[in-house]
Amino acid sequence: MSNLETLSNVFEPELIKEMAEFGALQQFKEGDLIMDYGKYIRMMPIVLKGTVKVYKHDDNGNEILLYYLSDMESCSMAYSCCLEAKKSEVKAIAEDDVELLAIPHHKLDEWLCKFSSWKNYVMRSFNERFIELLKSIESIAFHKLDERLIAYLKEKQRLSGSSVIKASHSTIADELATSRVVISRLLKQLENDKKIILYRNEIKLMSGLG
Amino acid sequence: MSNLETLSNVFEPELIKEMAEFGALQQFKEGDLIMDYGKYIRMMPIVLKGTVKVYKHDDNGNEILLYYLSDMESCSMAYSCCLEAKKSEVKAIAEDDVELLAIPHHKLDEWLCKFSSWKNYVMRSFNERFIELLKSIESIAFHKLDERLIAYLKEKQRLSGSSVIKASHSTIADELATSRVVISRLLKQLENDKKIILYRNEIKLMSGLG
DNA sequence: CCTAAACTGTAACTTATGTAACATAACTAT
DNA sequence: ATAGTTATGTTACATAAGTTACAGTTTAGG
Repeated sequence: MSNLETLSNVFEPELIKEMAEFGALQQFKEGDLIMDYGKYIRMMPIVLKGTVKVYKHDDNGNEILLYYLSDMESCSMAYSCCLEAKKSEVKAIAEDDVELLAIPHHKLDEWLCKFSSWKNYVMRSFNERFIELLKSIESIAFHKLDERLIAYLKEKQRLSGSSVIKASHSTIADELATSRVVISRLLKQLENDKKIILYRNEIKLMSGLG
Repeated sequence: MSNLETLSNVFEPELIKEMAEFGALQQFKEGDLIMDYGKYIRMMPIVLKGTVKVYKHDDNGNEILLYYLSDMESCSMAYSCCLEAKKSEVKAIAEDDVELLAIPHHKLDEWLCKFSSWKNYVMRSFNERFIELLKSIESIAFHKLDERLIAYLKEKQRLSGSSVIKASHSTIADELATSRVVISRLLKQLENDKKIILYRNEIKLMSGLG
């Protein structure tokens, strides 16, 4: 498993061996539902390949993108949830083709004291996820939609490595929890400002973007 | 230390003994700054008495209340931060008179494998804090200010046990990251709807509130 | 090829929120 | 008591964002 080799940069050999033995490799295609609201969590996922989008919703059908998970990242909420058999507060969707290593919950606990590299990884993950959530709060609470839109486009650029973003206006609107018309309006403004160029299902980011 | 006795409902006796030996009791008065942005975190606090307000800011002077910590709760961000000697992303203020037990970082780590009650507590705390942050995001992203204001008032009621909230309009505005005029306007509307009664520095919640 | 669906552009309007300005009331300290 | 400070009420206006409606364009599927 070539993707498993990435793990060796982070974890000690014995842990890798246990991971290969007890972890389950899972494949997802673009758009696949990896985790849904209210489902019980029994595994902790580590992203080996691709990007995962994590969402939060409320009871009135609103939904917003919280953050992305990519190489070697994992959702710490899954960790603390599955130790206590809690239901998921979030939804996870494959942004592109995704490969996960799913660790069963009893191993999470066992490894914590057995492998210090695991404990460090878990704690670092917790911290990263907190910081992502705080960034999300900062974005929503303090920035207007045009700034959030720019940040969103740049994050997509960073993750995909391409300055051509493939997404429809209505997809973007959904992820920023607003309406398509509003996004079209702001995108058109950005285009008028020569910061982007709009095509159907594609947005080309120019160097002048923030 | 009578407040330390609360701990015995959660932790095993040997751990309590170590807590008493290595933990530091800290007292704060209403309004005291317990933790500030950018400071290094060396201890993990457990709230023994009172209520702590936790804030997030950005570089432009904006600030917003994230959540409250009360009896036996602790800030998990402190935990994952101080294991890696990170700087604080948040600020903490004493809402009233507060007593904390501060656990030095090397003990956090040591206890994790030594006392299962500690590990469970830490994991539960992580999970609770994630859920609080998600609630905060839900509130900001999906609810209008009038609903957020009502939720804010009811949370204050819950924590203080009193239906008379002591706070000025401008304090409330600061915590909800808006302006005083807006809060005054909304409060006046709530008063007209017979949901609250306004006094100077006090707001009385009526039974008709959401 | 043709139709339905998806995507985008745009106008007109409403509403929530932010901002500035100012008046009055209540409390505090000397 | 008086002066200064803090808290509140209120008006008027600006702007961001949400909503509805509709037209034109591109794509996908039969």
